[in-house]
Amino acid sequence: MILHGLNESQKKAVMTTEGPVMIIAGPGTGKTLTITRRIAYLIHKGVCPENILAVTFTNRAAREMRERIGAFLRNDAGKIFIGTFHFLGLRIIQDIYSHSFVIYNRDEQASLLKKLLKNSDFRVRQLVEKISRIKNLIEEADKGVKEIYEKYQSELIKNSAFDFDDLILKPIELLDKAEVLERYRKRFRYIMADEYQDINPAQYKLVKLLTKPTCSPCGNLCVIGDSDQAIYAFRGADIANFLNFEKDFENAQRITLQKNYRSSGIILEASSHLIKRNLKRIGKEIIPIKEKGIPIAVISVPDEKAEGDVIVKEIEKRMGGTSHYQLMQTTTDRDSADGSYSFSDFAVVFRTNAQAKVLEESFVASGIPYQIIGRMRRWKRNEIVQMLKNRVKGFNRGSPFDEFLDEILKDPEFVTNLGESDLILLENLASTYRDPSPGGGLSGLVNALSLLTDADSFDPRAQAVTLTTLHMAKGLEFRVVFIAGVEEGLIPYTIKTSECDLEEERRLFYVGMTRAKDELFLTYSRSRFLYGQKLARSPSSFLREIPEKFVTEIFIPARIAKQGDSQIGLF
DNA sequence: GTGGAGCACTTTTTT
DNA sequence: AGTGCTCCAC
Repeated sequence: MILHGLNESQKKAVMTTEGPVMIIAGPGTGKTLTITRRIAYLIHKGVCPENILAVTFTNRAAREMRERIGAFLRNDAGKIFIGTFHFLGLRIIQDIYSHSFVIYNRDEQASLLKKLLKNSDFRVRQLVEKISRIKNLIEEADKGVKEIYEKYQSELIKNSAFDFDDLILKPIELLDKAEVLERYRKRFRYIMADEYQDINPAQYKLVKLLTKPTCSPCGNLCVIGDSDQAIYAFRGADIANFLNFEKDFENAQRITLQKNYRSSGIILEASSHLIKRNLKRIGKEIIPIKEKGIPIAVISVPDEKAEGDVIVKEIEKRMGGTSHYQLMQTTTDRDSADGSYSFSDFAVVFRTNAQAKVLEESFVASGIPYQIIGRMRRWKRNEIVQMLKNRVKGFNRGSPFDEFLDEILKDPEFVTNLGESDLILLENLASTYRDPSPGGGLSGLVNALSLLTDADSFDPRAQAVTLTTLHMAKGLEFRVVFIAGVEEGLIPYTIKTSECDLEEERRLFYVGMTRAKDELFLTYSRSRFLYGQKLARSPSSFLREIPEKFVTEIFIPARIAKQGDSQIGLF
């Protein structure tokens, strides 16, 4: 049952439970399935669910894992610790730190710094990032920022506040006490760390602390990752932790998941070919399970408006060309297995948020439903979180979560302020931060609320095309993917020419390509409005790294006549 | 404390 | 171009 439907390497990954294990899981290799089954296997073998810790980076990943394990285990699922690094940190602090505290989000950090800075030259946002980096890398503050850093720290302490990064650092500090550490090591006997390639030094230190290296049944650390999908170096993530895992943990076993179930043979081969140029990676052979499929379409368009229109046209083509989407949306729940499409089968991904706006215009004009993941909704989210926090305050702390949810969902003021997708940001919240401990109610919810992010606004069930940055696309998959703005300067991003990490940009592009199951479109514009000027653009150098045999090139000429509004024929 | 002129800047951002 | 900031005048 537990091993049912798994391939050989997946089985091996599931059954290798003792000691340090490194699972190399490229895109579409059934990573979540494997982790889920591994947990089920552990429990089947007699490991107590309380002794299992699975850490992820995103709420989304944690939720997905929890749902899939829940379907498999039912009763025991709630006792397994599945959560983000920050949630783990939060729980450790709540467990051992006897004072009450609050968590500052980015905005609160910024306003604190602003207050402290007064007339200084520092740019607040940059400083927030700088401080975060110092903490993530566990570095000393350099001379330039030392003074303000210390001021900031003492102000946090004065307000009994932690910032996000403290949620990792504080537990490290608290675990310095031998008996406390021992307690946690005894509790978390089996640790799994997902997306290990994106771990930063602080998180690494925490994981390493919790893993007792040399004694069984401790020291059972299983890391899962893919060096080719490391895309958060700019936030302090260090791919070296992944590359050095086997040096770091003696006798580590390596298991590579090779079979790719997601992408067509062409998409897979083309993307593998591209990523092979990177030097900092663990090489792996990926075996396509799907058929070759159709070539990647590389489309040259005259300007960014045409780019959006071409994408919309291609989606319309596959949706049957009708423009009465609203009707269809409510009456059909299309099943993608039969060859017909639903809007949720399409994604448009891009390097910078700024690109979203003009693409969005094409979608608005067409009437195609779409959802944008990311920053654009941030202010709205903050508003919702603030409202929630206020409601929690007025509530009895011991009340069960569900009761609280019911109550606020009946509150007309609250509901009218929420869109449908927000109501879903809320359900997710409930499942993520429900306190499973006996008698555990709303305590800690206010703090946990701070851990919500924009990425959580993504609704996989929505009948809508997804628009997202390459970063936020990680972990998702779509039948048809359009990567927009595949131009030199955008991907790889080199507007600030001084520091461009070409390998990281290539990984980002690789992540984008490998989101696609059946069809991949790469579009670039010959001109683009950037920073107030219309600039001539050239195709990304990454396009030359894809062998020609996998590609169909399409050239869209500039519109000659101005009549016929947005009509653009492809052939 | 606010409104407007002038200026700088323009990436990605799991929590 | 558009945003978001400071600074100065009121």
